[in-house]
Amino acid sequence: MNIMSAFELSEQEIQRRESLNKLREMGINPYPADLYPVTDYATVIKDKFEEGKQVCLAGRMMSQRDMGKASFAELQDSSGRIQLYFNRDEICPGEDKTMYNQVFKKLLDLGDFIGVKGYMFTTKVGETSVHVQEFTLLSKSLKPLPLPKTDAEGRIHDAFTDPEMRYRQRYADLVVNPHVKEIFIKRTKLFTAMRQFFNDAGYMEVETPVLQPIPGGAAARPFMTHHNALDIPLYMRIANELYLKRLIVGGFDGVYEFSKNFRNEGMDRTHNPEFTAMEIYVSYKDYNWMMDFTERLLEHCAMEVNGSSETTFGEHKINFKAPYKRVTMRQSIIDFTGFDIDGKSEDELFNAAKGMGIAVDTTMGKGKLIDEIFGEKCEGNYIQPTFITDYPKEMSPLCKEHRDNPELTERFELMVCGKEVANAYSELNDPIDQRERFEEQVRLAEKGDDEAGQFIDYDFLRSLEYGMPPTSGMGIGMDRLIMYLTNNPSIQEVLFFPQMRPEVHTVKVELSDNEKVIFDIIQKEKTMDLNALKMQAGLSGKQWDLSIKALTKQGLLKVTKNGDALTAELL
RNA sequence: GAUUCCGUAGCUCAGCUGGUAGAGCAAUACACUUUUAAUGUAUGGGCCCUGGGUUCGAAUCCCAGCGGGAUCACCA
Repeated sequence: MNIMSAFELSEQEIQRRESLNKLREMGINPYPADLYPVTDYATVIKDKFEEGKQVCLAGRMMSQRDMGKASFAELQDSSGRIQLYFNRDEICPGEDKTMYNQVFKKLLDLGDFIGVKGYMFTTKVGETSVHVQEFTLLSKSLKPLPLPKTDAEGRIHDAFTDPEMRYRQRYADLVVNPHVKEIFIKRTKLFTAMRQFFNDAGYMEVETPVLQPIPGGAAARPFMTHHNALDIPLYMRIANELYLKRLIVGGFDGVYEFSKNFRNEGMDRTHNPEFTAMEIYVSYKDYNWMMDFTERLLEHCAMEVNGSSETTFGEHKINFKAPYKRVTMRQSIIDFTGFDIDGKSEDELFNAAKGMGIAVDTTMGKGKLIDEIFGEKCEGNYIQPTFITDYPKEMSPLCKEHRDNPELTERFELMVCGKEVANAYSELNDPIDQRERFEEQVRLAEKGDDEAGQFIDYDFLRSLEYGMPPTSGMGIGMDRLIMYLTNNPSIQEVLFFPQMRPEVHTVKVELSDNEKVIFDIIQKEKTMDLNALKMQAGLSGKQWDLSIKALTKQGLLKVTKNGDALTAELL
């Protein structure tokens, strides 16, 4: 054991390494290569209990209760936990009791992976357990898990709750917090349910580029990278919309993609730099059809994930049962402010918004002003799933103009708990109109509207010129949806590895300047009075204290006490 | 980006108006052949986030930094 590792490892980590070495000395490989013939799972054999049934299972040992010549332990596998019963004379039928006394009781630690063979039985107290006849160490754990305990009333003690540690060490979080694992199982169920729904409808899952020469389909700051061979800049996608539409041009009836998108913007409890959107495009449909489709989809997903269309989010009970209310944006604003935006000029909208106490400025166009009013006064009121329809044209450069009103678009957003969950259009397929809308966006961007797109994707326009059938498209924020379905207010809870600032490791190897000062003085004297040394060093009280402690700890210096006199001695 | 709270043993947390650190669980040792937050006895374990300052003396007070949480701002 050298000094360095003594500094880095805790007492328990050192002990576990020593156990590891002892096991090796006994000829037990702590990391065997051979497969373990698992035939059973903890919760399955508990639920379908058969007295005396032979079982073989593997997992982590999560608790140990030593009763002398018998012991109880708990094994945790992917399905859950089951109690194990170890009896010394059955584990070790002969004279040699090493496997029980040494290996099981001393050298195994909580968190170790073991395999056990034995038979099912029920203890006196009524706990279904495995009577172990043979156990095998499958993998040694060198770091103690942050292990919570659950008492008789089901209360959890010493829960591993620190969000920073849970996110940075998600592997440990998943081992000790079963409810966290449950969130991610539901997340995968959601994806499966959606795939199934789309596939049953006859639509095709596709993959489109993550590295894009022009980051289109949304307005957001992209992550930039560089391709060396081509010597060109590339962008991580902020959306996949324009590529999926190209595929509709190519003749597919319906295409969808679960798209990891990347946006170089702020992070908070609802935003992560990379997140997952699902987008689907179906030809010969419009946004009215898409509303029917979306509400059926979400009802199906809620049922598959939670077994019910109802779910709880914070203080709200949400019901995803179709159909959902449909409200135009105009009507919504009338409902909550009494103001009718229809036919109003930019000035009238500006004054109306200002009158409502909304922070406005002169760069805002009609669309932006309407959006602000809606966002401030209406959005938050829609708790149950509600479609808000017919958005102003200016805000929706990829959306078809409304069939009855040229100032509006055929767009809807699905609001749940006052937040947007889905966004859909009757897709704009007029290539000339699309070109003009892109050019308008560039003008807005040049004027300083940082929400407008700065790039024109001419290849996309070319594809539209070949002709795109009438199409409706819809996007869902998957992270946000799973937050609702699992009652989590934070996106970090539904991502395995949310983005975090990297950990910094500062390993102090050399002596600090202050420590050197003290060390240099005492090196000449070998031993001297502690107070004299302090005087000579001329350090502040805190610096002195820290430095002398550090030197003592590193074994370079020793302080001895004789009566009142303190003496420092060089070692 | 702003405000605010937090950072102490492997984990969860105490630590008062400044006097060189405590508990429970976990660990180590011993006892115990159906326990289950097992129990009993004993023992070990701390860069008190980092750096600076005030002070005879700082985990504690002050300043700065780092990391995290919450709220707000931003967010097609």
